[in-house]
Amino acid sequence: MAEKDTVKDQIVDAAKKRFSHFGYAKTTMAEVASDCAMSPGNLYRFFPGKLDIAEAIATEDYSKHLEHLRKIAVQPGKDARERLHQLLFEELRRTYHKLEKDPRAYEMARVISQERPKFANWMLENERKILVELLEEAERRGEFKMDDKQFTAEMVQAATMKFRYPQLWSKLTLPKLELELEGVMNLLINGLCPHAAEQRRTAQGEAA
Amino acid sequence: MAEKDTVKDQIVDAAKKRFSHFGYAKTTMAEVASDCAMSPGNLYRFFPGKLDIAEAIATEDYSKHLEHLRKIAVQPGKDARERLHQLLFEELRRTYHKLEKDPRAYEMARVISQERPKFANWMLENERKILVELLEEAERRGEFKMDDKQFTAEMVQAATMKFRYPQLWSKLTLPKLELELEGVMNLLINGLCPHAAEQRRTAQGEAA
DNA sequence: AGATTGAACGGTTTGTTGATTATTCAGAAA
DNA sequence: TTTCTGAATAATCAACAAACCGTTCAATCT
Repeated sequence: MAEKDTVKDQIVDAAKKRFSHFGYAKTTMAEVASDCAMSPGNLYRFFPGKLDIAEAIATEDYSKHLEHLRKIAVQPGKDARERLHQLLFEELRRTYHKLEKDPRAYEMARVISQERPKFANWMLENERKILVELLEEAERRGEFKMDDKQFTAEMVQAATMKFRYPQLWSKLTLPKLELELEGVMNLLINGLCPHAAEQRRTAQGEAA
Repeated sequence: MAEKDTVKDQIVDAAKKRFSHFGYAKTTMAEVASDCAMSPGNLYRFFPGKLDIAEAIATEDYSKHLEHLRKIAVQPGKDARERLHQLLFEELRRTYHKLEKDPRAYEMARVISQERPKFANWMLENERKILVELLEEAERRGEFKMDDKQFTAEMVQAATMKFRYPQLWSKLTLPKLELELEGVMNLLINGLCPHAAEQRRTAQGEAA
């Protein structure tokens, strides 16, 4: 049924327009159906429910973002620190801008994360995979050093949790948040223990 | 007016009983007043409002906790890593147990933090002061190394933010949370860069 | 048969009304 | 005067009804 995909796409398209214009809560299934010139009941042949349409939209959008992140993570000519830096900053900026410029999209993300914790978890996992790749390569090049890459990636995510949840920002501006992220990153990379800071530069030299 | 303090204490005592027994929302000013054998209106000679009574209770309780933390921070015979470890774990455990065993107290904390963001900020600041002291002493002993102690303390708090907000725990058990906190702490102290791990042990030796 | 409809069902939200309660304040009591 | 009261006020909450909307499915169409 190649047609089915087209219809699904049509539904997703219509819903995308409605959701971004009026918000998730304010658009009804009847409206989406009418935009597709079909009855409300017929939507359920293509999606289990309203939330699943939203999830499809979010997945599509998020996949693009993920690809973007992956590109950053494997950027040649930059050392691991720089790539990790850009990776985390990109996530912060995306969240911040979604919140500021696109409250509708943010509402949708909030609803989905709330009703489908699995989805939020899936996003974290995907980003973690990228992190793991970055960390593995960094260790191969001698830039970073760690025992368990998977666990370390989880810890990096735990330590940067604050920058993923706008509820924790309490009216902080983006520059202030960036300053904080910068500081946390430096701590994560260099640690508190005194040690030769030149090692970093050496590793960077090898990488180039 | 030495009497005023006594009356304030009496009010706080009565409110404490009511709040912990029935919860903040479910106790009325009239009840508290009646427990103190006075009229509701008279309470307002001693407190600006209901929330301020709760704040007084929370402040009293929190001050004890702070003192406890301060003792941990200056514990002799332990190196900075160990004291920082205990400090952060103590906070995690306190939050966790309040949530589990004393939902009333947790409700109150939630309401206060919500309505009085200043108060939540004040708590963070106080804990940060302790952190700064710990960091300063650790640097003096050569255990840690950093530029700006104040800023570093803020970053340590930012990186451990996840462990302060039960909303972010998503049904994680205490052992799992402790494992994560352990991991984040190791990252913060040792960093990702490869460096001589023995330096830590050396510093510990000097401290003993 | 398979695809589609749209009325019907049940859960949720919304709007309204009537308490309940925090807070105030004019005056009583000390 | 200073301290306190308790009725008055205004804001919030609870309960109930009506409307709405996501979802289902028996009936209709192709």
